[in-house]
Amino acid sequence: MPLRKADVVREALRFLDAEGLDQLTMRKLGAALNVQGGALYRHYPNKEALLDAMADKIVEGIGAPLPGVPWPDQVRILGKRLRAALLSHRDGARVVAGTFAPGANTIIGSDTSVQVLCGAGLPPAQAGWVTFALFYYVLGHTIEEQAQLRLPAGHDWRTHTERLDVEVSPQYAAALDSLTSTDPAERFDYGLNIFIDGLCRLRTTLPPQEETAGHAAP
Amino acid sequence: MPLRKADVVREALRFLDAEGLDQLTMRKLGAALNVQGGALYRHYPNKEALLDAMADKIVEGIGAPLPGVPWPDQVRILGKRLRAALLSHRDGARVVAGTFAPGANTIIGSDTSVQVLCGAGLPPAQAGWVTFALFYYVLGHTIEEQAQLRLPAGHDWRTHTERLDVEVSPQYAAALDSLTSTDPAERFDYGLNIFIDGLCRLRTTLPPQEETAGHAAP
DNA sequence: CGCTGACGTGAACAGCGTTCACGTGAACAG
DNA sequence: CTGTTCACGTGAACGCTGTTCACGTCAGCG
Repeated sequence: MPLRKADVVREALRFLDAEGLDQLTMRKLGAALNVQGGALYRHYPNKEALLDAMADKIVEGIGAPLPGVPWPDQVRILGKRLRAALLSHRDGARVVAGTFAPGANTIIGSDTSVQVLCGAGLPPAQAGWVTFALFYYVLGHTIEEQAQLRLPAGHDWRTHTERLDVEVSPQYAAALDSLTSTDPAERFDYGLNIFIDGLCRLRTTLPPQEETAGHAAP
Repeated sequence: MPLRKADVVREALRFLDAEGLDQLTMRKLGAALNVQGGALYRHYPNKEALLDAMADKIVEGIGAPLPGVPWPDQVRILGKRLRAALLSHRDGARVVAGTFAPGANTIIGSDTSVQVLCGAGLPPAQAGWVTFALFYYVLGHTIEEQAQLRLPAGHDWRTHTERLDVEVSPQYAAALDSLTSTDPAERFDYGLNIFIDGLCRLRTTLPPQEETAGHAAP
């Protein structure tokens, strides 16, 4: 039974969960598939293509149909879906962030987001900008979240600020403490809500013809 | 005249501008300094430490004192400062994003941001979260901005969506078109304003004791 | 049966970050 | 001035990486 592309990417994601992105090597992945490293090039032209396929598998289902709730809640759902998808595999956020060429599932997901925002009254161009902004936020937050997950225990911010001789304000110290002591999901929701609130406020200040424009071209 | 740490990082940034991050190699950087590659390890324990130093040099000045304007404008200035700093060197955003240990200038910058937000009435913890959210947005936006900068000419989104057989909505197509046709600075400001608007709205809904706490510590 | 083509092998190549025994030359002590 | 020290740089190596390629091997098909 020969290897298929799907087998390779499935085992690659299993290896990712077990060993992490830094350990993911063509030779090691080959060994996990009882195959020589070079054999993988029969299925993917290079490692980047394999990582792209992994990234697209990670974000699978992100653009699934949304429940019929008000659009701010739909945006919230999209953001949470993306975060959950990235968290579902070790280093998932880093894998997706390293992808340059968007895969099918990424396209479907951002298409969904653009349509939600257009339905909310945004022009398509701005809907695209907002979609990417949301994407950056989720990606950045989750990368840091997963980085903190695999940190040596007593290695928090004080290790840095003491070595560098910078004076930090008491507020900053408190802020850094809260980064390690509070639930990441709470921090995530907080930032997401700020962004969505900004969107709501934007919509109320849109020129009226944008609000009611269904018949004319913008 | 022996090499100093500052010489190494200065030449590294020059090399970065000339050749890009992918070409930055210990051997090549050594050659640019008329030195063998291994000699650099007398000054930096490894490449990551050198990249950290480069990143901190790139974001230098980001936390400089702010003009006495309303706090939303101060936040806007901080965001624009960061973007400008990242854009000032080729692949600057990628270099900074790859840094895990924050350098002195990064700390000073985020401290400034936290203090501005605390002055606006946010609790320190939330000020920290917001600071990081802002950081993610600027970083993500600028990474993509710089990636698009060095793209082969006729290589836009249609190359991908045609190869993958995904159906995209006309709104999505329009959104993607606008990503390549509009000024990146305009897109950046748009997202930044949404975020700041969300912050303003958040502040108006803060519990009163947070609002009126001006007589205690600022 | 004979052929074809996909799949895997194992060795190689160039390049990477990193290390190390070894020179070398300036700075400093007596 | 001499002797020592030590930071700096050399050049070769190590182990690892992604990637390539000539070569087997074997299933499927005319």
